[in-house]
Amino acid sequence: MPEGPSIIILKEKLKPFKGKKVLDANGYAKGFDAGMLIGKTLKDIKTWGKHTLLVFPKFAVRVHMMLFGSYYINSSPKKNASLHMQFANGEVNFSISSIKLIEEPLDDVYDWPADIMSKKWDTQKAITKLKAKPKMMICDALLDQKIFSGSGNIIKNESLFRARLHPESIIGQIPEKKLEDLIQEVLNFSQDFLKWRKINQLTRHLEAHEKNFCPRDNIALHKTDTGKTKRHSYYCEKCQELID
DNA sequence: TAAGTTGTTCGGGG
DNA sequence: CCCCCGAACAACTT
Repeated sequence: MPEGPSIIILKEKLKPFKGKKVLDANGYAKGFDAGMLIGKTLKDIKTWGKHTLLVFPKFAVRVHMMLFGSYYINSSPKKNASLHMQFANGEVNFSISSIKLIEEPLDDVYDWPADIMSKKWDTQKAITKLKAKPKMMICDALLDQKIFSGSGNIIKNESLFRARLHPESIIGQIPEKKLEDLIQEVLNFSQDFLKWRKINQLTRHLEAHEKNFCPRDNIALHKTDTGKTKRHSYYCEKCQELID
């Protein structure tokens, strides 16, 4: 479930619980005592990339669904819930999620302009962060949450395909204009991801991720683990330029 | 049935 | 002290 656009959808689905009191709470997530939520009122729901932030009066709870996690609203996971919250008007469950208490002000903890789903996104800041890592492969940068918060493997592969850039390109060698183009593709694709995910049509619209053939050249796509992150990259050697 | 998956953190070794 | 790497974690689908 967990790339940025999916978290925006989750935020919408949590709206009915805004302003509601937690009647019961439990869960097996380690390092977090769900019982502390009982009797507290959920004031707001914020997001930062893949983080879902349940805002209570004096603290916030950070939910991160990692790689396999998911959520169940007014239904239950087949197995255990990392966090279960019961409200008068329904229940919220997270499975395989990291749950963490945040007691500091959120503005001190989060770099909002780094969130690819946020109106506060700042392209210039992203460019500056990229330039600070000239030897990094661009595929790794696209998974770096400090630079592209909310981006995951799907957004990485699709944005690189759209920008016609090879995943193993070295940041310091890529012209700034090309970096700007890539960032624009990240933003565009993330909005498309959100739109398609809402109507359950994401997979059919993907052009590179988990595909066998390049839709532009109709030749086989490479499927290789790339970069330090060693995640699957799908790319076309013909139309995605390697800049190194 | 076994493998694959939209991810991150931790600790050890060099 | 920094970087690199593997392990660990968990549920569900095909």
